Amino acid sequence: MSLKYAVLAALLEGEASGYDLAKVFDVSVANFWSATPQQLYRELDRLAEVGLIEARVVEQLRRPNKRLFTLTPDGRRELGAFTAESPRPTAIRDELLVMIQAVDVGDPDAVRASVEERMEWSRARLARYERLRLRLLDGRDEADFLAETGRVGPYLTLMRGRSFEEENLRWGQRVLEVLELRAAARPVGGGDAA
Amino acid sequence: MSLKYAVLAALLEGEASGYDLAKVFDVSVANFWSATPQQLYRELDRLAEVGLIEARVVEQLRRPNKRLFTLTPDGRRELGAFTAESPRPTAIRDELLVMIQAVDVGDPDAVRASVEERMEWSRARLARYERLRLRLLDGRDEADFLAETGRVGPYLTLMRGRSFEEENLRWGQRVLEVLELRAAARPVGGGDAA
DNA sequence: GGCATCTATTCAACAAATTGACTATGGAGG
DNA sequence: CCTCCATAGTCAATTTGTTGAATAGATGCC
Repeated sequence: MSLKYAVLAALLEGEASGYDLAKVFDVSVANFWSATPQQLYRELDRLAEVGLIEARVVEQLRRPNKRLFTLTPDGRRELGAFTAESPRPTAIRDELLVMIQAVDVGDPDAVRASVEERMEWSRARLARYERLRLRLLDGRDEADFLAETGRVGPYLTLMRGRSFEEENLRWGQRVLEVLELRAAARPVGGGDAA
Repeated sequence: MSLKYAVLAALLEGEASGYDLAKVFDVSVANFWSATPQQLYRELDRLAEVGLIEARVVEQLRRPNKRLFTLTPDGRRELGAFTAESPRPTAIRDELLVMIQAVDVGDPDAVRASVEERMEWSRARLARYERLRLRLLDGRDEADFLAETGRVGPYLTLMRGRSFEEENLRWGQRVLEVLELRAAARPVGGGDAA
């Protein structure tokens, strides 16, 4: 429904191809909106049709041609108008949490491994966020940046993404502790005593 | 795709009607999986067809009849097996974050109001979580509960939900500060100087 | 006395998302 | 030399998710 606005917002960073956006939607934008490449290509076609973005075909010699998209004034206006609407509440879907909800009838060791994997992923994400943050700050300190820059939006959403992953780490650690405690108390090899 | 498992996991709490589940999916389960009532009814029909849950019709005198669903041994087994799979990464969609990403070309005052509304919502959620937590603990302290109880899953997911909302509050506060700072620096009424 | 609201669902239509395969080319590594 | 990976997409089928309305009795509110 509003992949539309997520795409328009991503194009505020400047001209991008579908392929570029797919990468952006995998790193920074993924904090608050996830989308597959196929979704993006389709959405880009639609947005170009209604004139909210414009395509420019770049012929490449040693690569497939690409279409670079830019916001049109109409697109920018519509995105601006969107910010005045009333946002619907956050929708989260996290299979790991479903697994944990069911861990008591499931496989605690497998779940522990999944939690550890997720924590590894969060650490990697945090490292990427930090690199992006330093790139945004570009030498200034945070207070100066926030007061001066024309675009605070990306920084603020980045902060939310960062704290989300930090919470994942803290919580994951706690889950591991609890599950390990219970694994120790459990009779060895007797997980199926329903 | 795995609304299926979210429903099975919710039924671990015991027999429930579609209507009951709709309420549960609006409070505790919403932390990690959201679904509309219609989705739930459809999923319940499907799960009953393949024998993972069983329906029992309860005729009520002064109310419409209801179907109460229970996990079958098959359902419990399939849910247990699911916990051993590899979870896909978290998918978040949050329109408010999209708006903030675009706040620099949008309406900062409207966005501020939306952030405040979201914070109010988070506070309400935290209050409900706390009530649920006390009900789960049922007088015991946390350490005892975690060591003793047969079901830690719901407590662990609740903790994640709680820290998520707490982070929303902290982050929201920061966003308000930054936006107010910039509103003060902005020439009055001159938001459209693109 | 009537209208709104809550319980408890069902149906239909539509929009969006997911999956998987397919087309091409070039560079890197073994 | 051959295979894998990255670039840059497209197409089609299926599954999910969303929206809106309909049904139907009971209780509460003015």
